[in-house]
Amino acid sequence: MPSYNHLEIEPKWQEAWAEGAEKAEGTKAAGDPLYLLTMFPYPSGSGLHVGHVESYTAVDIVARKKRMEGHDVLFPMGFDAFGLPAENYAIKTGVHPAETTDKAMANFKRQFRSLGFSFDWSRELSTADPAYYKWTQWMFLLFYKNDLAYRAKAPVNWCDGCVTVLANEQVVDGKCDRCSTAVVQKDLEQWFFRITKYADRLLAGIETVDWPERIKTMQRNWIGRSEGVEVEFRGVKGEMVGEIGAERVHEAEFSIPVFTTRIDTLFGVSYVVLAPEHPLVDALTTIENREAVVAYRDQARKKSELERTQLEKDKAGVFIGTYAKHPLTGEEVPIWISDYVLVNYGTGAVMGVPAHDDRDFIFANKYSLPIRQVIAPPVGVEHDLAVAAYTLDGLLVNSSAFDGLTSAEGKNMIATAVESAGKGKRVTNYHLRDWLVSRQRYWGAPIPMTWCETCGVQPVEPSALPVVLPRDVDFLPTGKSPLVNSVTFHNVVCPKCGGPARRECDTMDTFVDSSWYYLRYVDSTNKEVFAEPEALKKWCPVDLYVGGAEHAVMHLLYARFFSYALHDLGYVDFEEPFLKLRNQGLILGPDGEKMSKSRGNVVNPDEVIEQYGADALRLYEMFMGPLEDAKPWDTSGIVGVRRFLDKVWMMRERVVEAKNVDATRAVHKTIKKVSEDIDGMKFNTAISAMMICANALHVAETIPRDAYESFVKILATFAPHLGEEIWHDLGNASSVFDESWPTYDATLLVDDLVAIAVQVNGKLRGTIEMDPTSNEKDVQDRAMATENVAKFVEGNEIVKVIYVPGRLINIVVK
RNA sequence: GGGCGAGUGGCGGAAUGGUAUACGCGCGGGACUCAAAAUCCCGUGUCCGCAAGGGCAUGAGGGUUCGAGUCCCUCCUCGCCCACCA
Repeated sequence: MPSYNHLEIEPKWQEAWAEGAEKAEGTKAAGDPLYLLTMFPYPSGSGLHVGHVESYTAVDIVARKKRMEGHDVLFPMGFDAFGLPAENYAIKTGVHPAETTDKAMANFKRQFRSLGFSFDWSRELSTADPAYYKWTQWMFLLFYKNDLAYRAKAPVNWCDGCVTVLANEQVVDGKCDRCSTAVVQKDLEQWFFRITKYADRLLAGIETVDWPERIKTMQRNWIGRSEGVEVEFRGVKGEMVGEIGAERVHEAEFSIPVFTTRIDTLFGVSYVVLAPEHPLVDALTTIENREAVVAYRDQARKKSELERTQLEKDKAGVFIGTYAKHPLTGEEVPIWISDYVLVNYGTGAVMGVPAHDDRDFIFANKYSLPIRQVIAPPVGVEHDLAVAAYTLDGLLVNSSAFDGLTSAEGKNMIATAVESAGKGKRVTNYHLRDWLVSRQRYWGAPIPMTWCETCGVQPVEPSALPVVLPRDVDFLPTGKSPLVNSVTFHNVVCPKCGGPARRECDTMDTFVDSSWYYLRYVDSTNKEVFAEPEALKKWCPVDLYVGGAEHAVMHLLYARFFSYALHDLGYVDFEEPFLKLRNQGLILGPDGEKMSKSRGNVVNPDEVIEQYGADALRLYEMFMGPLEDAKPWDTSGIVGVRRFLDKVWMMRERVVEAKNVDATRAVHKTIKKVSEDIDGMKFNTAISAMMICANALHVAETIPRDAYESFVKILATFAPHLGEEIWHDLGNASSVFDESWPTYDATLLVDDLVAIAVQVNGKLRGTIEMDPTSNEKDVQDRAMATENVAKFVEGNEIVKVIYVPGRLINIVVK
């Protein structure tokens, strides 16, 4: 059998490596530290996915190469261990999440080991470990003290399926990201992180990092900065009934601020719309219209976010019976409410300009409100306002003194006019909202706050951390945190007055845990601080971060917020946490569909390792295609890489101490190509290059020992077990990974003869073998001497000749 | 509706503006074998041709260039993301 026994050699080397386990700081004193990181997994009960294998293998290859090049490499692994699946499993079966999670983590570690990943296990962490979440809670307190964490009552997203509130980022298409239940809005008092304070810097920072453009765009859109003017519609008149605070209001002057990015269309306003939830609605609605307004508002409130957005095109509303004054003309404009205006963006009110906004156009037509043109399309552009709104820039018309200006000029001058009239100001708005971090669930880090009857909410003293998650709870979700009914948890005194107090029962969003884990790895066992400043300085920020694109606006944005905040508070000396980011593409099932249990197209890495070996699996996943592309799994493809590995294995029997220039040359070319491809993370073409080399060595009479050893060194980063096995079989006593990365001799990269393509008028008519340093005339003479070339040139005039040295000659004839 | 990608053999895919289809899978033929598996060798875009060779091919159509899968314009299809943000 010309085949190596992976069942024997893989476990053998895994055991040997475990003894001299991989450490970030060790044999290589050279320094130049590199921090390579993959997104840590949630320890799911179903174990490692082939998608994990892809990203971890990719970074493992880079880590091994960089170590061999003399770098100190930090390549850690841990577990994002808090989360809903384990808790939901507990609800169903009664098995405690801690138990489920411990079991899953043990299984993951077994699988990691069976794949030969060179993680530094001395730094392992789990976010569910009190020694870890002590510092998550510490960060919460730090943010609280610095006004970056606060409690507020606000309309929040509520999921009835998960029985908890959700962050904005966890609502997808109006549905819960996790269970797809339609999300409803509730007014609740919750804990928030003030991420909006960093909106501008998070936006600017994106420009400084080496991330996929796609992810950068998504973050820019999510932050959603837009510049405009907040302008006031004052002098709201009419008969007022309503209450503001406890006071009954009869006649008063109110002002409605609206936000617009199109202040150039100010003279086209024909009405103002408030969101149904707008606080002024109660105070402004007249008696005659009250019934209709209240009915409309109740109906809007009952709709889920999903229903409200699905009825996108249908714009309905109610006139509240009152008028406001236009800020510049003083003209009276009617005030409406409609749920096409969002209460939590801008001021919760907009000015209606039907001629130049699609939504206002629909609304105005429905209720026969005036459509007044104030922007004329540029010359040569036809537009019919009877059919649709004109929403592009143009020239101002019907705008009093501003007529004739371009939209850009108009924006500027009207903004200035509004400002000098004291009726408004230029403002910047963001789509980004503060991050809602409290959850009414069990399996997370408790929020380190207490409630005292006399002192109100008080932070736990940092010295009293961690606030340990109690075990005596009932998991069944009730809409309140399961911690509420714990007997042991609430036995606490107020940190301020010493009187009786209760603990905060909500836990933190698990994205809080994962927002800073990369900082903990640099000093993961420290009991005094989350990490020593020297350790942070040595390793951070992360040089290379690899993970899935699904975290674009969640984990990756939150983690950036954390590092900016910690930077400002003096704990880290950098702002951007991840200098270079790459996303691995999805590995699809053999049917080309996303792998899922329900579809039954899930590939289990354990089975592939059993049948083909870990090295073959690693190599195959790297060979499938570009790291960032989605690629379908094809089991028959693995046999190709396994054949390649067997071929390399069998070659060791033909190794000799003699020289063989052709073989050496093939290896040196491969060293160059593979070195460049690993640095560029083009693993598929690196493997292709190694296959080409193996095919060359395969037909070579003999294989010089030094060339073969170099080849084994580079292959070992991809196939560590086989690499180590061959290395020892060749008589070497130490590990192949203690070797230096091979270098190539540039003089060996050039062949004595190269094939030069001969074209006539750009069409290939033959190839000739020439010395690559030949001059143009020699090449042309040889080309012309070729029968087939002569045939096409003959009888024509040679207009010009293009010669690309060593590659191609093109004879242009007429 | 907006934004960003991508369309290359039977399949996964390769190609600093310079020999399109590398590498691998699959398939066909051969060697070895009593036979099979494994392995090895040869072939494999398409059409015409015995061959030499030639025509046509990188979603479609134009353009720039000595030369275009690659650059530019128009269009088609697919994927992903965002989506009443005023």
